[in-house]
Amino acid sequence: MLELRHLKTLLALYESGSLVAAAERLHVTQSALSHQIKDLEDKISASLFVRKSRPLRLTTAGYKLLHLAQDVVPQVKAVERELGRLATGETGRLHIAIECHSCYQWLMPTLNQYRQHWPDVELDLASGFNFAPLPALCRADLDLVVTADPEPLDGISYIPLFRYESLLALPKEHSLTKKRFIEPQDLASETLIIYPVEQGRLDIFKQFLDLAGVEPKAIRTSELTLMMIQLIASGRGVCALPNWALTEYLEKAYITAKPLGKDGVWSTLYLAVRDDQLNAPYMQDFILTAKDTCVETLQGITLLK
Amino acid sequence: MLELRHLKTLLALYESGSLVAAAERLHVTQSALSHQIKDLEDKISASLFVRKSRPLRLTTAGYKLLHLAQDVVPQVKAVERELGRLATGETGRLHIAIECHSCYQWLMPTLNQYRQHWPDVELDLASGFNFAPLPALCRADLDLVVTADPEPLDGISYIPLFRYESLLALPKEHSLTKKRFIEPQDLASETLIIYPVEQGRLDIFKQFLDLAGVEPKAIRTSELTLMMIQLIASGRGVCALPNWALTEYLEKAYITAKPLGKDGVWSTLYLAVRDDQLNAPYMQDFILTAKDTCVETLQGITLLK
DNA sequence: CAAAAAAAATGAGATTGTTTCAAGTTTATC
DNA sequence: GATAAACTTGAAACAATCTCATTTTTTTTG
Repeated sequence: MLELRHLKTLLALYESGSLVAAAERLHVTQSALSHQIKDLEDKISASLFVRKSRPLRLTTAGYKLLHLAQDVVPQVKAVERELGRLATGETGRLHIAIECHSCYQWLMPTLNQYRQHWPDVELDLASGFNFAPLPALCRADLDLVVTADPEPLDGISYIPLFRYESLLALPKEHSLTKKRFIEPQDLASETLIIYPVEQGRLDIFKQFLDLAGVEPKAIRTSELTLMMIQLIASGRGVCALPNWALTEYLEKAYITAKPLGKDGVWSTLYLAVRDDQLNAPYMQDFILTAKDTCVETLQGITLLK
Repeated sequence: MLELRHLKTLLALYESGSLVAAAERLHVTQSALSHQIKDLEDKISASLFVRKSRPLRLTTAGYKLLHLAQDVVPQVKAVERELGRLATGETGRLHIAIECHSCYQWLMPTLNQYRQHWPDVELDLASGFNFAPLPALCRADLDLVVTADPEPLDGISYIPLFRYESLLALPKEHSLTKKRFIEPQDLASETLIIYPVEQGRLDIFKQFLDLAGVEPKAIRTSELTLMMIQLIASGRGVCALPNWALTEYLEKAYITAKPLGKDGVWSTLYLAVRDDQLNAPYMQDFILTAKDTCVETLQGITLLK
């Protein structure tokens, strides 16, 4: 019944002091306004302003509406502007999930830098083990997924960030440290520590053990990389981790690490993005920032050969 | 562009979780809503909710609009309800002006009692000497005028409150106190104290002196009744005042008073009301309250004969 | 105070926007 | 993979809002 149009009219009427002026302001004819006001007055069965008076005076009803308009119209305009910026990609939402659980090294600097450039983009970072981020990305529950397993999905693009090698982390004095590289059957007598996800999603199974049909002696899980390192250092298992996630601990000589197989197990880390957001400026800039940060963060690390 | 309709739709959509349910809530077909949303989405060039999901999920743009709606729609509804009450006369504005400057005796009790019954009516009481309240009433600057001079005006009705007699207040030992009543020429040698208004609006001129073509020796003005009484008591003039305004001072024997002419000068005090407000419940009740209070307040007073 | 100018109201027709109906498509469910 | 429910789409009916042309009212000015 009551519409924003009416409130805008009240504002224009009050601020300009006459129908003619208000009509000009609103880019309609004076007749249109006259009709509009008459209709509104009929609907609320009260007049809105005293006609025989210049500048025009509002009635009680008119003032009530004016006050409402003064409250509401600016709010609405603000949201309209925000929607405009949303549509042109000047701002947006960036709900991120990481499938790779040692990404904080380069993701945190990325987010910090990005936040400065895009203070209005709604940033959120989720990392859980028990949900599939890619379907959530399709459903628009998420906007960006960091993953090493790109599944071909409709409307999803994958942007490669960098290649990395999965290394087997071992206690310093372990017998396998004598070998130049690890062979699948070496693990048949070891306890393998993994993140609590299905084995099919782990490089060490997909690209190494499964190919040789070997299973480790035992499997235990841990959610935290630091915890894994401690378990390894105390001889309670071994673990495959990305080279860059190990650098810190290798340099401090807490543990050692060896390639998996003669050529090593290599993967690529991707950013998965929905196509409808791919070209938005705020998304493109995130991708660039992430790539830059990866290069910076990773260039100094020890890459075992 | 954006309209309240759209905001209401967003609310219904969010609260009901589906187009069908929202359509039912809004009493339109689901098709109408579909069109409406599509139009809106085209206009803001962004989608509002993710379709492939039940219950439906809003996008960032959708949420922005939802939050706006949650803010704005209740405000608008509140004002609509208020306008409804205004229209039916359940509430309103009562800006009152008094032309008669000794009315507080009965007006204050009236206002106090009225306020309890109509807490939402916007009460205001103005009393100035230098403006004409009746034109202001016509212009809707005022809603009610207490006056003893009803001018026939279009759209104004006068409700008689009570009749009163104008008495000439005199010092206790004045020579005129020996007379049963005052004659016009008695005043030719007296200083007359009046409220600072044009003489044409005062009973003592209109109904007494002017008829006889007599002018007082001198005229001085005072804005306060109490001040007038003091001037009179100290022998510095005489003054015509309504009987009920004098009661208190006569009883305390500060002054005396005599009728003007053999039959006295009588007037009627009226409430002037614009016709468009006359039948509003809040106005009718004010009129009744005022009449009652007048009867109560005035019944105990000494009416000189 | 009357004439002129400005402002506002009015009515009819044109235009635009909104709704419904009917039929299609997609998505969810068993 | 069939069925039902939810949603989309296009065309036509319907309703609203606007403009144009004109009249009425109010204000200004000579």
